[in-house]
Amino acid sequence: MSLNNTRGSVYTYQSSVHSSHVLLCLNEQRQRDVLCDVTIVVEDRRFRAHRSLVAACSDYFHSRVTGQSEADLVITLPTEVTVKGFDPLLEFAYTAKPLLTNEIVLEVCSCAEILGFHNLEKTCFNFIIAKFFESRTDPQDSPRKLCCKTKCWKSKPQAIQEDSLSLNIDDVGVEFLDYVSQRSIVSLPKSEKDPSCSPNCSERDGQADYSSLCPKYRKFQLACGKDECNPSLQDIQTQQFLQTQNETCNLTDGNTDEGKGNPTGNIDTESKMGEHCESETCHPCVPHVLEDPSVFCVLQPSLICSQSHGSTLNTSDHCSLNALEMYGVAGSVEGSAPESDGNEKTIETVLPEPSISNCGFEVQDDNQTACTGRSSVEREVAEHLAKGFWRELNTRQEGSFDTVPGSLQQSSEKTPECPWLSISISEMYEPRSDFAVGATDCPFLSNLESDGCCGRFEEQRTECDQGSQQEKSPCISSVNSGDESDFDTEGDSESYTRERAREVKLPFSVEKIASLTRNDFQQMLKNHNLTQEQLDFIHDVRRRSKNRIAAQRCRKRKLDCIQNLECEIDKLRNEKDKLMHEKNKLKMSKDETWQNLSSLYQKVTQDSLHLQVAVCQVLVEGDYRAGPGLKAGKVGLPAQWDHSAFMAIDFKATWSTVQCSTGRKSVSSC
DNA sequence: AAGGTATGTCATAGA
DNA sequence: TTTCTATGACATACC
Repeated sequence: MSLNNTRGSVYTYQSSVHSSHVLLCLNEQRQRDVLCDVTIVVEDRRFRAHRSLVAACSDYFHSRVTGQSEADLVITLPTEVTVKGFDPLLEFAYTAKPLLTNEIVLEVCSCAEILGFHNLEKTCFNFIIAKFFESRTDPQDSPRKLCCKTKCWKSKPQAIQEDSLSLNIDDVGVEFLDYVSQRSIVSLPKSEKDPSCSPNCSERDGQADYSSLCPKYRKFQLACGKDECNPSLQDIQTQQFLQTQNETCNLTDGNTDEGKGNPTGNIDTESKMGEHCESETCHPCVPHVLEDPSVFCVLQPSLICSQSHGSTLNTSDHCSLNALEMYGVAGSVEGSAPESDGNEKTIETVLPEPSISNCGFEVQDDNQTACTGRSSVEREVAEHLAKGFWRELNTRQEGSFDTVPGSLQQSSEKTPECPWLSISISEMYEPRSDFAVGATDCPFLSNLESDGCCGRFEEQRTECDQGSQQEKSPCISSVNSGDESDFDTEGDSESYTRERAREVKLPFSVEKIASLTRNDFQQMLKNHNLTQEQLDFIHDVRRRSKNRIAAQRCRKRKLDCIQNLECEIDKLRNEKDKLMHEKNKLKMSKDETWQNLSSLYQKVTQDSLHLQVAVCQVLVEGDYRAGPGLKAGKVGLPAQWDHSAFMAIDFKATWSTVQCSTGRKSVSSC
């Protein structure tokens, strides 16, 4: 789209829709008055247009056009509609490229309202009005869909990117594109029709086009591929997450004070996300005040951190992990960032790194990559174990672990379970050079000092024990249970595994077996002199653990697939309804055409009969010398009959017929 | 008690 | 060959 201001600055957003040949062709046709079937009269000017297009763009035209069968419909617009306001609207309808200046924007806005030019978004006008009439721009004044914006940051021209104003213009552009894609009667390629919020902008960059599928199905399709560091998958996952957040977000602007969060300290991640949202600008990961990606990248973790600081680990935190998993985001329970005081007591749930990349900022932390470069499966194992960790904590607290000197000693010395819970947020986003220092204990932490972590974790546990949310806390529930019989199947299995681990005198923790990478795992086996029984047990544990996670993934995929298929079915049903409707319309049209043809045929045959009768009269009267010189008019034929038509008649045949049927009598009696 | 659901495990195929 | 992953099938616990 283009925006002109009085100073002559022109900001251009060349939309993909605009590039559509179809629209261009239509516009050309309009200018050449080809196939135009409606005349729109505004004040003293007449505009030619295609009625189906204007009907698709405007409620007013839709109501005026519907049911009108005149070949050339003339619509006179209300006097409130001016040429000044209507002209750009019509232009926009054909080009998706309105030309607005501050002199006409109000008029265009008013005309759009009168004519029901839906989706000429309020946001657009709000922005434009604000832009033209205010000295400064407050981003909060123009509610935006940041998730859309971030996508377009990626794809828009560089020139636009560099213009701070263009960010806002872009938003407007997105709205326009949405409008066009929704309203255009022409069928555009998917990639062109969905320029904004599609969770898979990256797909338009040459990847498989799943855009016709439901989001979940896209996710499934992509999930079927390798998801390791697959940006598109991450995008999709995150987009789904954001979408869901978007749906659940109904908080009003101005309540983003993280400190207010929750007086009980029971911070729910979803609520926290909501706190980042505005009523119309719902984006959980991008604070709306931030325009600068780099600022965002630094601030985002801290924003989330700040909400979690001081909160105890509780069910909400725990659940938020599940919520993240539900969204298909490989979220993880993270230990607190090692801040300067080193006394962090919180376990925080943070958005995973994909949310960053999804926001349009290519933030690539090598160390992070190194850390998260583990397979998604491994991460999932870690998460899974993190969840199960509370149970283990309970077990240990109840003393069951105290009977395993080796294990206990190791956990106090090396804290094998703790570190991988403790990837700090700052580490996720800030390069660290000490990666792999002391990393052998944790494939996912690798860069925290175990002691500090463990110390913090003990504190967390203490807080957990003392917390007011005991009934909700996973660890407290375990504490309260205090009974091995309270274990579910998994617990039973785990306790059995631990029992076995004790029996075989396993020199390291069970969790380690499952969470280590293949290489690390094999290295560890090499480092220990293990008996066959131990080896069998270890491999069994590892196999079962991996398979457990795999089964969970598999089931999740299945569910997704079912949902996607249901979604597909709905879509196909809608399509079928539409096609049936179309078919009925075409059938009616065909019937109408057939009727017209019939009446025409009847008319023609009637005239032909008249002609034959006239000819026969001539012939019967003995003037059978019809030749080229005979004029239709001389025998009383209808005036519209010309010579060629008359000469086309087979006079001989006609004459014979007449002779036969009349016995050479006058045909006037026929 | 029966049926549905969730989860873990095993067997197997394929990468 | 070994390991990993996905998935069908089965068992078990729970509601």
